[in-house]
Amino acid sequence: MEIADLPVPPDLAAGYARRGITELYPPQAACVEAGLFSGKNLLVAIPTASGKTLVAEMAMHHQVARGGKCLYIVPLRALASEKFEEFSGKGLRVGIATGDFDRRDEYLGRNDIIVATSEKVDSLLRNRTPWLAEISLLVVDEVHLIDDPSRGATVEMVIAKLRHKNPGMQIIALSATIGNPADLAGWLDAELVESEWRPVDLREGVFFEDGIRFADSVREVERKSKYEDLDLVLDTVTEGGQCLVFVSSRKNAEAFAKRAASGLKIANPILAGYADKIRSSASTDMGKILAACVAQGAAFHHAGLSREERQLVEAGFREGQIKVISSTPTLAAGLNLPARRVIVRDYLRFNAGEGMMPIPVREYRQMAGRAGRPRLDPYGEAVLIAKSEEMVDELFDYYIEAMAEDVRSRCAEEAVLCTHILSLIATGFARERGEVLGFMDGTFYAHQGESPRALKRAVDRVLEFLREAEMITEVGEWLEATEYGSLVSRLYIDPRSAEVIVNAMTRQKEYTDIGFLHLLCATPDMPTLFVRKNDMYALDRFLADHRDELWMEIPWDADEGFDRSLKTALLLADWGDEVGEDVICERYSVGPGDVYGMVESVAWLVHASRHLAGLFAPHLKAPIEEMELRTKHGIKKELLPLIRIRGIGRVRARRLFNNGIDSIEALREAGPEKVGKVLGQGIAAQVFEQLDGVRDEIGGVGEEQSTLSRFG
DNA sequence: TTCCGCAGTTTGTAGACAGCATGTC
DNA sequence: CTACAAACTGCGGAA
Repeated sequence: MEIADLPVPPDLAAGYARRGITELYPPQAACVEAGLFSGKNLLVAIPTASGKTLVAEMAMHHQVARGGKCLYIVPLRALASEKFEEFSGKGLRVGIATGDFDRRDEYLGRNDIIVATSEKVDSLLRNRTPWLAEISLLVVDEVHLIDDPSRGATVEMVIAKLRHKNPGMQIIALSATIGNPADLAGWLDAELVESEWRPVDLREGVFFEDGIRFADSVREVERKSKYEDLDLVLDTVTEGGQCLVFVSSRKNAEAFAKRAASGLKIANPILAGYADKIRSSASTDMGKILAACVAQGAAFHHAGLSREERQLVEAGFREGQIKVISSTPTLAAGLNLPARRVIVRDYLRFNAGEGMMPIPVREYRQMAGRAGRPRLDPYGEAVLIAKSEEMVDELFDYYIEAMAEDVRSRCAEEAVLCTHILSLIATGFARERGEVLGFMDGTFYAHQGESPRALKRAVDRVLEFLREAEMITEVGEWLEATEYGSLVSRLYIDPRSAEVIVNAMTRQKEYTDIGFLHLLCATPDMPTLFVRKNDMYALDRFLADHRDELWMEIPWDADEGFDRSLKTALLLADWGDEVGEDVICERYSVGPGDVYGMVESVAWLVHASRHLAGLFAPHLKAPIEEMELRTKHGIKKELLPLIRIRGIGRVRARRLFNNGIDSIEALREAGPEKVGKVLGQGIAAQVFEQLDGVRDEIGGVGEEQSTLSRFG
């Protein structure tokens, strides 16, 4: 099927033609035949890299040409920016909305295409964003994530809410191959387009002893070492390809990268350049190890890496310099980083409470699908590693020839239901129990015919909880969100977190940093650190001295949840005490990426707490507001006045302070020359430009508005 | 005495969304 | 309560 014959804008078609795309892949053609351009809903269940994005893009351009507006939902921020870049510059106005990264937020609604994470869309719905009613085409990427226990319900509810709001809206759902696509298509009233077709041939096999067994052939692999995984990598690299190795833990990823580095021993100036960049920005041991590996053409990738480290590793691999990345599942679902050979080394993964469990077939497919770069590799290979002859057949049965798992709704799980039911009531989607149940009737859960009684019971328990917490109340025959409930819904925190926070705040008489942080860390919205055996001593010692500063009682026979929140709180307290990132990483055995993630999470909860304090504990508002700034910047109290100025962060503020400049006043007194000596002339000039502006503002606006006057 | 290899024992275990209001080194 | 690999420990033998 020729693109030129399709009802897409000529500019778009011309753009494709310039990139050599003139004809549709078979599954894409199937989408057109299924009614892509005639407003039909579609469920497109085809492998990664077989052109799903193009299908969506054509539909969006077609839609906009007819006066429509499109919303493209993705599960990850990184994916959002990837799609934003991809859709931009092709004649339409494109906007992006994620938690950390709002470009053109204010004018978001003016765009033709808006790319957003599912949580962000949910939040926009809760805040009654008007332009959502104008969406005429909804694209849901990776819709199989509906099955995710913690985040799946959000995807499902967002789809249900938008359909409820915009009955005529076209839906295009993009999915990996799943076991029950017809089921999902049925719920969406969608035509099903299913295919196994791929632009690059994918061979899946199992390695044992000295060869990869494919379904109909064997590929010999030279054994150079005692490590199967290493030999598999060397085999591909000597052939001119790159490898991705998926392993089960960070430690494994690092260990393998070291092994691969000494096995590859590549050395060239470009790699040395990457290694230098990583080394110079890295203050942690992990960063140094990474740099040493990269210098020899290998790297590891997991969530402990800083943004910069991640970017450098990804860039080096894309460029073809880094030959192998060993990775935890970060790379499986995230960015588009294909390699000729994918080695799924660890197909067992630790699950809390269950021990080592085989990873799902869908996840194996996700990783295997990364094999083979379109137009660059002659083929892609996905290899599992067997430990025994019998395992070869087992792995073939369990993964390569297996059906993908069914997707199941996760809506009825009480923990997530809680937040979604509150939002239904707070935004007026449902005004009484019957309407809540009626709305839930339009979900995938109900469509799947899973026990309606279980759902009803769960809904009743949730309503009871929300009523008891006074987040909802009865007004006549209607249910309404209280001010508290509506705030919790808009803040987008788990109602259970809000309860934990509010209960402690109303009981507590004295504010302490560690007490407050510990409280937030004990909340279900906060990710917590793993407690190792040798942490116990330090935690006990801290408790011995500071038990009375905590807001939450710690029973002597506390389970590990308390330890985890305490350890996490201590990390965050260190962060607020300007303890260096390297020291924190070492002390808590985490990477810079973890610190960043935890600071981000707690900053969000501190922010929410400030609003909650405004309602329930006004006396805590001031200290919490102070804490909000301190966590955000990672500074001690004494630097608060200084970071008010644009261009001054934790490092420059500290430098000023140590030079005796501790306030706005002191800055003025010191004058541009002295400040210039401390910070450099350029920045000093910038600072004083602002100081003059600020003075005018204070005069005009008055005490209340000016935070500057309060701190300075 | 020191070093090495081996076998048995202990230890630790993936990821990442959301608010708000603008700018780190 | 599940399972695995890396890190650690202790032992014996060689240098």
